[in-house]
Amino acid sequence: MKENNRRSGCPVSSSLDIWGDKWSLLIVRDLMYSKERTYGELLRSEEKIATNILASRLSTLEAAGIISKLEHPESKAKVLYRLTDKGIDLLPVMIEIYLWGDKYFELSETHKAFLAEVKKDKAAFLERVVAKLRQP
Amino acid sequence: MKENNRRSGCPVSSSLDIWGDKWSLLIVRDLMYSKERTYGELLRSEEKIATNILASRLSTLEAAGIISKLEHPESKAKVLYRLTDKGIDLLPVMIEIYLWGDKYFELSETHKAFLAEVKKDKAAFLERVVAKLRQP
DNA sequence: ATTTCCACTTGCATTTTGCAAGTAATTTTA
DNA sequence: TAAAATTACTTGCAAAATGCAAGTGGAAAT
Repeated sequence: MKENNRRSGCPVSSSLDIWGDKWSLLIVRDLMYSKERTYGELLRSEEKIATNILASRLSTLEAAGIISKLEHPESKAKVLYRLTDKGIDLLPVMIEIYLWGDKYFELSETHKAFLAEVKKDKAAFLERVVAKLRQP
Repeated sequence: MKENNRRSGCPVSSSLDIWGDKWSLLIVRDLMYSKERTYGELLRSEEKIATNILASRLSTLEAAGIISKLEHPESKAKVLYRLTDKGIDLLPVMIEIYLWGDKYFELSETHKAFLAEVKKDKAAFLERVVAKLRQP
């Protein structure tokens, strides 16, 4: 499962080739908040992604090994999406984006509370979330 | 200079609204490597951005307060671009992207050497680069 | 004075995005 | 148990963004 068609050998450029668009990291964000989500749950998230774009991004992210599909334990009509270890490894990137956003945007109380926790002890926060995401 | 038209109140989404595309962070990367670059230098960088896209991204990044334009000390025909403090604050995001890329892509010796330095002492590396970028 | 350099802009074809409406397989409801 | 609703998508088409190549206008070099 190799990544090719890279614009250059730069890891930033190669990363952006996979998830450098307006939507992919929002899907990753949602899967960091809740560990597992159905297609419909992802579709209903705040930013209102179009259904064809969601399908397209899920497919790209799965092909890149960042997310994986699972059977829903209660219904064959539903599908669960979840971060792989490679996807979970994006958490530090996500945290730094949050911290940058914290500095330069007006945030809701919910986000402020979330970020207070991150800032209190970044490493501990990371470990806690990673542990949650990895649990079966 | 307020940011509006945000898709949602989420700082990740708002960040992506500004620099969530395949090119913006590559411009930021170039400006982290060399502190100041002319339009032509940015144009000639490895990933071969199209000239109209470069102009468009520079304009968006400037409007967002991430980069600024400076007079070239030796020529009125040239323009220098440089990161603002807001742009320099993207360095932690960039570092984490590099580290993710280090784990999941094949890197050149140059990038490996660069990342060895980052991994040896992340905080020290950050401080060193920030100091360099801030100098007049 | 003329050519070259530099930072862009413009025009147009191609690709990606976004919206709305379908579809096929389940699951729920009457 | 047949019909209706849910779920995860796909399809078709218009609108927007991207990419390429060829300008353009001012500054610098020859």
